[in-house]
Amino acid sequence: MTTRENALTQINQKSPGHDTGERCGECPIRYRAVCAHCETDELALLEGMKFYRSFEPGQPIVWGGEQMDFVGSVVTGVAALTQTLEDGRTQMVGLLLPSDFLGRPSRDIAAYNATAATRVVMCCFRRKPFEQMMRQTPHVAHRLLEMTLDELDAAREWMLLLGRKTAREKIASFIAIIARREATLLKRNPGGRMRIELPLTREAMADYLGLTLETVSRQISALKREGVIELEGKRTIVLPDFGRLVEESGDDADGGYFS
Amino acid sequence: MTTRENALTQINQKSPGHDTGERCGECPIRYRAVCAHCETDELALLEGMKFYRSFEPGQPIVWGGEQMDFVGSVVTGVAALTQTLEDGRTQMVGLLLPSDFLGRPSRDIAAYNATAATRVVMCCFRRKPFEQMMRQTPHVAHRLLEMTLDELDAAREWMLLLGRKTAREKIASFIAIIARREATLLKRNPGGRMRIELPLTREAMADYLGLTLETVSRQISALKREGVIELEGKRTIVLPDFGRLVEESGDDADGGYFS
DNA sequence: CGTAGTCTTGAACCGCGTCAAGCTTGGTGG
DNA sequence: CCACCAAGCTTGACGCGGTTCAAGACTACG
Repeated sequence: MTTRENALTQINQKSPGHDTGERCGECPIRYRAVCAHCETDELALLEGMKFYRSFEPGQPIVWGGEQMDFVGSVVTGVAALTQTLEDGRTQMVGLLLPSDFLGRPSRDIAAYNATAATRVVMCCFRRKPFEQMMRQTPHVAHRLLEMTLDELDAAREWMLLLGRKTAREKIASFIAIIARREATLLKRNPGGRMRIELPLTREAMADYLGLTLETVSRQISALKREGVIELEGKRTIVLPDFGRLVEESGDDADGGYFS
Repeated sequence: MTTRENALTQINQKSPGHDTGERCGECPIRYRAVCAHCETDELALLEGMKFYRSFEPGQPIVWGGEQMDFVGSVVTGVAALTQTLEDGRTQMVGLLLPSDFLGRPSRDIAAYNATAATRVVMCCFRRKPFEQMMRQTPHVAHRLLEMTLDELDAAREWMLLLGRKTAREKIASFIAIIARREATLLKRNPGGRMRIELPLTREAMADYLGLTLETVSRQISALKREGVIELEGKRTIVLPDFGRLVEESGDDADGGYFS
């Protein structure tokens, strides 16, 4: 069981679906979320407007076009933002990991669908008080600006992937992104052999990458056949050589994935 | 000659490449740029740190990875942000129109290449004083947050296009986007017959859409052959029926292009 | 009149989507 | 314990949309 899942189970046991007064001080995303730079008095303010909600895999968090009376952070798990065309073609446009922010202040209508990809716990803030706080404490607004700019950078990297990479490069890039993120979370170096867990089904990966799930499956098989990756079950991947994977991704060696 | 080009020529005549103390009050993007909500005293502050620069079509504005000692707004013209893979494949990741902002506060290394697509005039602010002003006047930071969120929305719409639309839909979408923007600038209704000017070469359109320039050319020819669009020369398009174009774009009727 | 930049058009190829079948795994009930 | 089923995944055969390569047209500019 991963550390992520551990944290999640704890929280779920303590707060079965509604506000139970979690202390922000013990929050696993305390120093990465919107509240990163908040002092104790501001945390107190936040605790007054916050509540936890959890979602099962596949369950909708908000539906595009609907009223959204809260904003909030992903505490544990992974959520996906998706857009769809009339005829049902869908494209993922955001992948929310722990500490990422959902919702746009000063707009109460959700612009996209948000769905839980794994089990998700969110720390939600009631919209009105949160907006007011943003007006009064500049550094919360400033932190949100920073996070939004990071998201924009990620979106642009993603656009390069969608517009110009081959199916094989897309798959390699995706695995590399997930690997880097797990590495920064777990403070491991991406040097040696690493084991990572894919948080998405093949279909969700296809929606992320602008492919079909058949192509995703075939390319994963190909990378496995050629020894770039190894599989343990369907969802966990072992990387014997991270550098080799990056070569297959089409990026230059230290391609711009911070965060 | 379009209104855009008119404004541009005026400014170029007045300020041949460096600060000549343009008054912000007369600025064509006064109420749409970062400075939108600034009062007269704040404008005075901005005038002290600003200078104009102009760029010829094709000329680089900043190069990804380089030091960038200014940030600023596009006053007239169109600039493109692009990313490239090692082997030369390039993807446009941002299209900057008048009032759009270039550069990221609190990061002095440019993340992308920015190139002038047409002749461009930029209102630049020296980085240091601008960052300091942002810290002191919250509503500038707030305006920047709003603009960044709008950019993120646009990027996500774009991701749907790149990942899931056919070549034909991509072309139709692009023309529709340009048409909507010209309509809001010129305050015309997108109902009747409208004439629009493409600000990009076929190659730049291809980089925008994740296609080759041949495919762009072919699809434009196809749309013309079928009467969806008419051509006057290579770069100006007449739309006999805007609704028809939108049908071809794959979006639902009032697809989310605000801005 | 010639040349360079931009655009168009054609023909052949191929990567990925489509359609279809079968496999693997975990859960449920007899 | 095994039979059954559904969800997720894999694999194959085939066709199409878009790329690639190549030739030529249009326009601006010397």
